[in-house]
Amino acid sequence: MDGSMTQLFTVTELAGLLDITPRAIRFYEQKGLINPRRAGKTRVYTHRDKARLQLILRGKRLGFSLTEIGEYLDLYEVDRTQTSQLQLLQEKVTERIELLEAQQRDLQQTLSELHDVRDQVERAMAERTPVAGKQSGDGKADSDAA
DNA sequence: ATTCTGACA
DNA sequence: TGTCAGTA
Repeated sequence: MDGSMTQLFTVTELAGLLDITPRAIRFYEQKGLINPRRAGKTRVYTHRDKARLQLILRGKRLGFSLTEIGEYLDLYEVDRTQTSQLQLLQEKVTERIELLEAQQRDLQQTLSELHDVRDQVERAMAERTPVAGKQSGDGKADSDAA
Protein backbone atom coordinates (compact mmCIF):
# COMPACT_ATOMS: atom_id res chain seq x y z
CA MET A 1 0.00 0.00 0.00
CA ASP A 2 1.03 3.60 -0.46
CA GLY A 3 1.21 4.82 3.09
CA SER A 4 3.17 7.88 2.04
CA MET A 5 0.85 10.89 2.10
CA THR A 6 1.15 13.00 -1.00
CA GLN A 7 0.56 16.37 0.58
CA LEU A 8 3.38 18.73 -0.19
CA PHE A 9 4.41 22.02 1.33
CA THR A 10 6.23 25.18 0.35
CA VAL A 11 8.87 26.69 2.62
CA THR A 12 6.44 29.29 3.84
CA GLU A 13 3.74 26.75 4.66
CA LEU A 14 6.07 24.37 6.44
CA ALA A 15 7.67 27.25 8.30
CA GLY A 16 4.24 28.35 9.46
CA LEU A 17 3.30 24.86 10.59
CA LEU A 18 6.50 24.47 12.59
CA ASP A 19 6.51 28.04 13.82
CA ILE A 20 9.91 28.89 12.42
CA THR A 21 11.06 31.10 9.54
CA PRO A 22 11.68 29.99 5.97
CA ARG A 23 15.19 31.24 6.48
CA ALA A 24 15.76 28.71 9.23
CA ILE A 25 14.54 25.86 7.04
CA ARG A 26 16.84 26.85 4.20
CA PHE A 27 19.62 27.20 6.74
CA TYR A 28 19.16 23.64 7.98
CA GLU A 29 19.24 22.49 4.38
CA GLN A 30 22.49 24.30 3.78
CA LYS A 31 23.82 22.52 6.84
CA GLY A 32 22.90 19.22 5.23
CA LEU A 33 20.17 18.29 7.68
CA ILE A 34 17.47 18.09 5.02
CA ASN A 35 17.35 17.90 1.26
CA PRO A 36 13.88 18.66 -0.04
CA ARG A 37 13.17 17.89 -3.65
CA ARG A 38 12.52 20.69 -6.07
CA ALA A 39 10.07 21.83 -8.66
CA GLY A 40 12.54 23.63 -10.84
CA LYS A 41 14.32 25.85 -8.35
CA THR A 42 11.65 26.13 -5.69
CA ARG A 43 11.74 23.74 -2.76
CA VAL A 44 8.97 21.22 -2.26
CA TYR A 45 8.66 19.54 1.12
CA THR A 46 7.06 16.21 1.90
CA HIS A 47 5.90 14.76 5.21
CA ARG A 48 9.26 13.10 5.49
CA ASP A 49 10.90 16.51 5.41
CA LYS A 50 8.42 17.78 7.95
CA ALA A 51 9.19 14.87 10.23
CA ARG A 52 12.90 15.54 9.96
CA LEU A 53 12.37 19.21 10.73
CA GLN A 54 10.43 18.27 13.82
CA LEU A 55 13.27 16.03 14.95
CA ILE A 56 15.71 18.85 14.28
CA LEU A 57 13.66 21.25 16.36
CA ARG A 58 13.35 18.82 19.21
CA GLY A 59 17.07 18.19 19.12
CA LYS A 60 17.63 21.93 19.34
CA ARG A 61 15.27 22.25 22.28
CA LEU A 62 17.24 19.56 24.08
CA GLY A 63 20.41 21.50 23.45
CA PHE A 64 22.10 19.46 20.74
CA SER A 65 24.15 21.06 17.97
CA LEU A 66 22.96 20.93 14.38
CA THR A 67 26.00 18.77 13.66
CA GLU A 68 24.98 16.21 16.28
CA ILE A 69 21.41 16.26 15.05
CA GLY A 70 22.64 15.70 11.53
CA GLU A 71 24.74 12.71 12.56
CA TYR A 72 21.74 11.21 14.27
CA LEU A 73 19.46 11.81 11.29
CA ASP A 74 21.91 10.21 8.87
CA LEU A 75 21.66 6.93 10.73
CA TYR A 76 18.02 6.68 9.72
CA GLU A 77 18.99 6.41 6.06
CA VAL A 78 21.49 3.61 6.53
CA ASP A 79 20.69 1.23 9.36
CA ARG A 80 17.03 0.40 8.89
CA THR A 81 16.89 -1.42 12.21
CA GLN A 82 17.88 1.91 13.75
CA THR A 83 20.22 0.09 16.12
CA SER A 84 23.17 2.43 15.70
CA GLN A 85 20.74 5.34 15.79
CA LEU A 86 19.42 4.29 19.16
CA GLN A 87 22.92 3.70 20.42
CA LEU A 88 24.05 7.17 19.37
CA LEU A 89 20.95 8.72 20.89
CA GLN A 90 21.53 6.96 24.19
CA GLU A 91 25.12 8.11 24.13
CA LYS A 92 24.32 11.72 23.34
CA VAL A 93 21.45 11.96 25.78
CA THR A 94 23.56 10.57 28.61
CA GLU A 95 26.32 12.99 27.76
CA ARG A 96 23.86 15.87 27.68
CA ILE A 97 22.32 14.89 31.02
CA GLU A 98 25.74 14.70 32.65
CA LEU A 99 26.66 18.13 31.36
CA LEU A 100 23.42 19.72 32.54
CA GLU A 101 23.69 18.07 35.94
CA ALA A 102 27.24 19.34 36.28
CA GLN A 103 26.04 22.84 35.43
CA GLN A 104 23.20 22.43 37.88
CA ARG A 105 25.70 21.62 40.62
CA ASP A 106 27.81 24.66 39.74
CA LEU A 107 24.68 26.80 39.79
CA GLN A 108 23.76 25.49 43.24
CA GLN A 109 27.26 26.22 44.46
CA THR A 110 27.10 29.78 43.17
CA LEU A 111 23.65 30.29 44.64
CA SER A 112 24.80 29.04 48.04
CA GLU A 113 27.70 31.44 48.04
CA LEU A 114 25.50 34.33 47.04
CA HIS A 115 23.03 33.46 49.77
CA ASP A 116 25.89 33.44 52.28
CA VAL A 117 27.07 36.85 51.16
CA ARG A 118 23.56 38.24 51.32
CA ASP A 119 23.09 36.86 54.86
CA GLN A 120 26.36 38.37 56.03
CA VAL A 121 25.48 41.70 54.54
CA GLU A 122 22.08 41.66 56.24
CA ARG A 123 23.68 40.85 59.61
CA ALA A 124 26.20 43.65 59.23
CA MET A 125 23.32 45.92 58.33
CA ALA A 126 21.32 44.85 61.40
CA GLU A 127 24.16 45.46 63.85
CA ARG A 128 24.87 48.85 62.35
CA THR A 129 21.26 50.15 62.23
CA PRO A 130 19.17 48.10 64.70
CA VAL A 131 16.32 50.53 64.04
CA ALA A 132 15.84 50.59 60.33
CA GLY A 133 16.35 53.86 58.42
CA LYS A 134 15.50 56.45 61.11
CA GLN A 135 18.35 58.89 61.58
CA SER A 136 20.53 58.94 58.52
CA GLY A 137 23.42 60.57 60.42
CA ASP A 138 26.39 58.62 61.82
CA GLY A 139 25.46 56.61 64.88
CA LYS A 140 29.02 56.56 66.27
CA ALA A 141 29.18 60.34 66.77
CA ASP A 142 28.93 60.10 70.62
CA SER A 143 31.71 57.56 70.99
CA ASP A 144 33.99 59.90 69.08
CA ALA A 145 32.89 62.91 71.12
CA ALA A 146 34.67 61.61 74.24
C1' DA B 1 3.86 38.93 -4.94
C1' DT B 2 7.02 35.06 -3.87
C1' DT B 3 11.23 32.30 -3.95
C1' DC B 4 16.20 31.79 -4.35
C1' DT B 5 21.12 32.68 -3.64
C1' DG B 6 24.78 35.13 -1.69
C1' DA B 7 26.57 38.60 1.41
C1' DC B 8 26.90 40.87 5.69
C1' DA B 9 25.56 41.72 10.59
C1' DT C 1 19.50 33.43 12.00
C1' DG C 2 17.84 38.20 10.44
C1' DT C 3 17.89 41.15 6.62
C1' DC C 4 18.97 43.25 2.27
C1' DA C 5 19.89 42.98 -2.69
C1' DG C 6 19.11 41.45 -7.43
C1' DT C 7 16.63 37.77 -10.00
C1' DA C 8 13.47 34.64 -12.20
